[in-house]
Amino acid sequence: MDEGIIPLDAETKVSERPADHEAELRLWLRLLTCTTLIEGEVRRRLRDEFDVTLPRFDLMAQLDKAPNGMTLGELSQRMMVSNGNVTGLAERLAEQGLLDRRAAPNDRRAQIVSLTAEGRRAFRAMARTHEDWIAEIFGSLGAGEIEQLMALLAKTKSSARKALTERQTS
Amino acid sequence: MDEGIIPLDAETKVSERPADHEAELRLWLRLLTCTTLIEGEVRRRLRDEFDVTLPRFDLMAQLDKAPNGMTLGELSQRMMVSNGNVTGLAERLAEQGLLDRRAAPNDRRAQIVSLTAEGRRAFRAMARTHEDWIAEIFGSLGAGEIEQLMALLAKTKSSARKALTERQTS
DNA sequence: TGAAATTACTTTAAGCTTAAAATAATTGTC
DNA sequence: GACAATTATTTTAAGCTTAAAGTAATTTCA
Repeated sequence: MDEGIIPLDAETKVSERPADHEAELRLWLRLLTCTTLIEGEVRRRLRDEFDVTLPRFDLMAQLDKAPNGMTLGELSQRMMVSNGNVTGLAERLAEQGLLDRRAAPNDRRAQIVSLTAEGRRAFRAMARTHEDWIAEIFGSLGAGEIEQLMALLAKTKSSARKALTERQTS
Repeated sequence: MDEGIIPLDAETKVSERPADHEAELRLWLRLLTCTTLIEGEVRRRLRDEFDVTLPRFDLMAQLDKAPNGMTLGELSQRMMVSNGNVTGLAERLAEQGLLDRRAAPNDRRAQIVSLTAEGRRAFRAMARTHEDWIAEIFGSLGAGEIEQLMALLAKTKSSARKALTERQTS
């Protein structure tokens, strides 16, 4: 590569041109490839078998775990998407009769959404098949490997969150 | 978490339900969460620091590795996105003067795209910073852990590809 | 109390993404 | 050489996604 100019804050410990972080970069690309591959396949199957989009399925999955429903804001946090995104998704699911919206009891700004009976039935049917797909896709991994991956990904997640937080508060 | 008890709906065919694949499902969710978290942060930083979108950065990254350029089809395959998607991205990058399009010598259907000098310069500058971000985000992982993750993700990828292929040919 | 700040949500504009259909050029087959 | 099949790309329609700005309700606190 090229020699690179050392930035002004040379008093910090990174005064030398940092070693290249090729290993981390390749790990990130592999992680991304893996996820993209699987996500694409799941999206395709949901569309082909159930005529549903992945974002709608994800939203329903969150609501299925919350029998009493939750606010759009909570949904947005759990899905890790923007508020406006959830507004639109909920709108379309409500149009389909799969989702119910009601005003929050103590806060007139908020509304609580939950699955309708039909929505719950539809989701449960899809979820069962979906679980089989996932089992199939990860089928070559043994129980021990799954456990290892879980642990390493947990560590990765907390590493990423740490980087996010540190930047946020600096 | 819940302990695998099947809630509600006990009257449905829950009794003959095959072994649950909860471990695989949780692994998939964790993989997705991890990737989404990191991808979102990278997108945010690219936008804030360089005013570029992640898809455009990804496209440029592919072209940077191919000094002689490549066809849109090849780009689409490598990026794992649809052809139409690449058409639009390339269009916008060409408008910005970062990308050059020329007819393929032997095939009048195809066009070969490559980075302009400006595009290459812009990408290299972004890539250096990007690599530092990734190193920071994965900073809590040791070399051994990175190696382990690489291996397990390679296995996961091949497991997923196998599931895709088998379905495709059945 | 009441103004300021915060919170929950919606709207908007721009861009990303896909599947499917359409167009145009090339290749295979007889 | 015809002509069917394939390939490379573009177009279209629908939906997803975000950031930023806007609206309305709630909370904070002097």
